[in-house]
Amino acid sequence: MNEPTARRRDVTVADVAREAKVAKATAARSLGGYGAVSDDVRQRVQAAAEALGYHANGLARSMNTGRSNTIGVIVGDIENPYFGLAMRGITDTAKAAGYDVILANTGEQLDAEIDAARVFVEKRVDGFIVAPASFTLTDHLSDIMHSGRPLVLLDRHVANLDDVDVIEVDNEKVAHAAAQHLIDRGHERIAFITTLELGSNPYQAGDELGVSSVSARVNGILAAMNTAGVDNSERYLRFGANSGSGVKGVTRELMQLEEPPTAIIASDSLIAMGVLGELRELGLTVPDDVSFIMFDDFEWATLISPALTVIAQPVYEVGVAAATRLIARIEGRVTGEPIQVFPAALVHRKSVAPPRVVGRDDA
Amino acid sequence: MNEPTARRRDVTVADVAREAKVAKATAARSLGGYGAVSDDVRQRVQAAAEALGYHANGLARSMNTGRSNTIGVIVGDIENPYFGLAMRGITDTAKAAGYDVILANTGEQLDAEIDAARVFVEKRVDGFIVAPASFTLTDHLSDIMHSGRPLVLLDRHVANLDDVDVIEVDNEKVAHAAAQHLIDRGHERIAFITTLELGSNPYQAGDELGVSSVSARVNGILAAMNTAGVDNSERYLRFGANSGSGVKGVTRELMQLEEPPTAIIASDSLIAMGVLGELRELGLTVPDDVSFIMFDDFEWATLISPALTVIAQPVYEVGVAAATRLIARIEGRVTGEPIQVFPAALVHRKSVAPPRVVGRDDA
DNA sequence: TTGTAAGCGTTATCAC
DNA sequence: GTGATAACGCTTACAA
Repeated sequence: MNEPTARRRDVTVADVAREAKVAKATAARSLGGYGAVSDDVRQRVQAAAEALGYHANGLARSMNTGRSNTIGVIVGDIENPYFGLAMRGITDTAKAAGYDVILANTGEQLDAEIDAARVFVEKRVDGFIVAPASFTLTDHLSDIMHSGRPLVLLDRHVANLDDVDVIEVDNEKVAHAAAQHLIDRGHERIAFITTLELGSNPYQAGDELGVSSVSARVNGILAAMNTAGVDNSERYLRFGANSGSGVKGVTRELMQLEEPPTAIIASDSLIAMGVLGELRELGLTVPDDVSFIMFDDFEWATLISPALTVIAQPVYEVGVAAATRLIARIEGRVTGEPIQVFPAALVHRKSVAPPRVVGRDDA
Repeated sequence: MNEPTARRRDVTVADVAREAKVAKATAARSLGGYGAVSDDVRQRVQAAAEALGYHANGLARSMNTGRSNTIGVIVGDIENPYFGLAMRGITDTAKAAGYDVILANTGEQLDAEIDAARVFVEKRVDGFIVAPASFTLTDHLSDIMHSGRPLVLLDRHVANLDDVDVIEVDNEKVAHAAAQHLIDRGHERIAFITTLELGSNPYQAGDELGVSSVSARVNGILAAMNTAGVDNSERYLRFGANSGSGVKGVTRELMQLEEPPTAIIASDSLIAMGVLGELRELGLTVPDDVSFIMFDDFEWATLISPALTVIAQPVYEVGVAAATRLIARIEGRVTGEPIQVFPAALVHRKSVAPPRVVGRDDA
């Protein structure tokens, strides 16, 4: 610990230049690694910088270059392992390309998202990755695009925003497959639980807070039900179940209906834990009393008994793709289609069985 | 979408001032909300700013004020739900106090941590929260402190860094309790598995990459074993088991020993999943064939059968405390003790039982 | 209250 | 190659 204790004012290029007895511009060229500098000067400057404990001021640098080498990421809930894993995909990719990451957590609140977008613009991030909280209220997103900063949407797309990059999975298709799987086992009363709100959809009027991934899943489920000739199937859809007690309350309410669902699809792993916990609380077992499918696949899903039938998404890859795409945009390289849809897969395990009482026409 | 499409150069205070027909400084005062401005001018400036689509340049602002309203967070693995939850505590607290958060993920690699520290200093963050990857290699951390920026250590402390703030849990105590619990059930062969390396400890020579939380846990376990008269107990300690197949390999190796452990303690939930998965693979059941305890408590631990006996840490609160403490330092308010130790609790569930063959002296 | 002018620490431009 | 000097967009004296 011999370094000179740098106090008060930071050491600047001017200080280094003086110490190395060269002009400020020369020192700057050497330190910044641009322009041409003689070996002799380079060494003197290097020595002076080290002696003084020089640290470049990134703010000043960014101010002239106009680039901050930073990307802003705005997600709904970093506690959700889905976003944790996607975030690792993003940070891994960003770091490899020389970018830093600023993170904002919105709690899926639109105003927090708007706020974060403004702050990030003020911080002059080079680009944005956003998992938008609303399908329709996207003025702040179009502001971002108008500001000339690249924007990549993660996990969800929005209405009325042309040519925006989107990285998402084929929610409708896989949700349809999941519902079909349940229908094939004889289920007609299938519940779907999410903490988010329903997006633009024929089945709801005020859709201001909706999210596309949710409406896609709902559409997939309802389409399958419809084809199977089941009607009034939307009665088991539950939105806005905030994590924790909210999910448990919704689960209880559902299972106490006169005609409770015979199968439940949970929209993410956090919800799944709440649902499964409450089912156990209610003395109900999976899949004997109720079948169960969850979105996302983490190893604990295979450790539970019964092992959970899940919808596996390439989460890390989605993060990587979002960051890759964003950085390509930032650096002026446009690659591939703006909308990139990853497949998700229904992984059959043991949490789905024919319903208890009716319709035991096993396929 | 009527906003004028701001192109090329950003709108500056000068532009707004010209539009509002006032001096640059006046417009700046009004926009920045400092100094005194007449209502008349305030309105004209406001109107001009909106018309032009002005967005403050935070970089320029930070450059004069010397403050960026940003805190840098450096963690080992954001994918680990522990850090995900702690991160939420940090971001929630930071946002409430008007701070943004920059995140760096090191993969527990020291060089990545050093790099991140340098970059964050260059970005002029107001303070640091770091979960250090090494107990002893901390020059970059003392550099941070010498630069005059507050630093709070999260989850782990380090050697040779005086007066640094630390927020951690009482790992040694709770690890001792966990081991004692196993010993009371008759276990003498207790394994401990972590992805990290062992910190400064009498039981290892080269401790450069060690982490204090790990050595504290090891010390707690070995102390309990020692008191119980068990020797050579360190033979079941496993460090540096990288997540995924690494953990599984270590688990297999342990269970294939001539004298395999009769109990396993996993150092976090990610490791626990790997261990439990491999145990099942090996056809071993918990707790009949081997007892099991994991650090961290997430709801899936209660959904598994048997429900997992765990060591519950106040993770979110640790994040909140770290951010709170850091912000207090940044703002010149020094509150409480530099080292804050939170309690952790052993939560008894069903994954611990007496060992199969020997020592069935149940307490 | 408002205006003028001088910084903040870089990079960029243009001579030499 | 190297050295002056002007930006970058804001805040902060200091006057008026």
